[in-house]
Amino acid sequence: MQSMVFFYLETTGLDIKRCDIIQLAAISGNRTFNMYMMPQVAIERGATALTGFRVQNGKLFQNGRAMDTAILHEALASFLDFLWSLEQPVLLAAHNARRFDIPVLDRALFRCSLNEEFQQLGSRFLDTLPLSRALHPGLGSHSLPSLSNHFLGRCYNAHDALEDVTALQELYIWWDPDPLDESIFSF
DNA sequence: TGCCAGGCCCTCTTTAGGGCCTT
Repeated sequence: MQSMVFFYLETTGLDIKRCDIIQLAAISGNRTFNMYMMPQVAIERGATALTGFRVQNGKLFQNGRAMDTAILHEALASFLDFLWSLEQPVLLAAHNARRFDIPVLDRALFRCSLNEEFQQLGSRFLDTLPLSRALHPGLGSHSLPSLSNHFLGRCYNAHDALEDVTALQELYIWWDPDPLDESIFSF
């Protein structure tokens, strides 16, 4: 029996070759993971506007509240510990995972020389964005807030990684996709 | 000063362009 893990990143921007991870959150059943990291590159203005993250005097703030941060290596090592603590194998799911979350996470793992340890997990990935488009082709928008609003009937605090993964897990449970559909969008 | 990515998908397409999705 595999563990389904929904994960999300808040980053300094959209350029996957340059951005740093600020927040990494994951949820599997009722087990959650959530850590904040001090970015090494400037947070783009647009990212601050959306996420509320700002660095001031060497400290990370979210919407004016000082956050406890770890260095990137510590946070990623803790994330790997979290994944190892789950029933194996692990299926890691994120919204637009293939184009955004996975390349950003890959690059961060490589920078911290943790990529080989991550590969030992043998995790597979699932991108819920193309899955959503395949399951619900008539929908105008497949952004996570739109999907949450449409299927769960509520808005939530988008652009906080823990809120995002919680919504994504609820959405996935609601969808209850056919295992075949799930496998088509896994890699 | 002002702006800053990128790859997939769709269509009024394929000798292209624009919208979507992520921060």
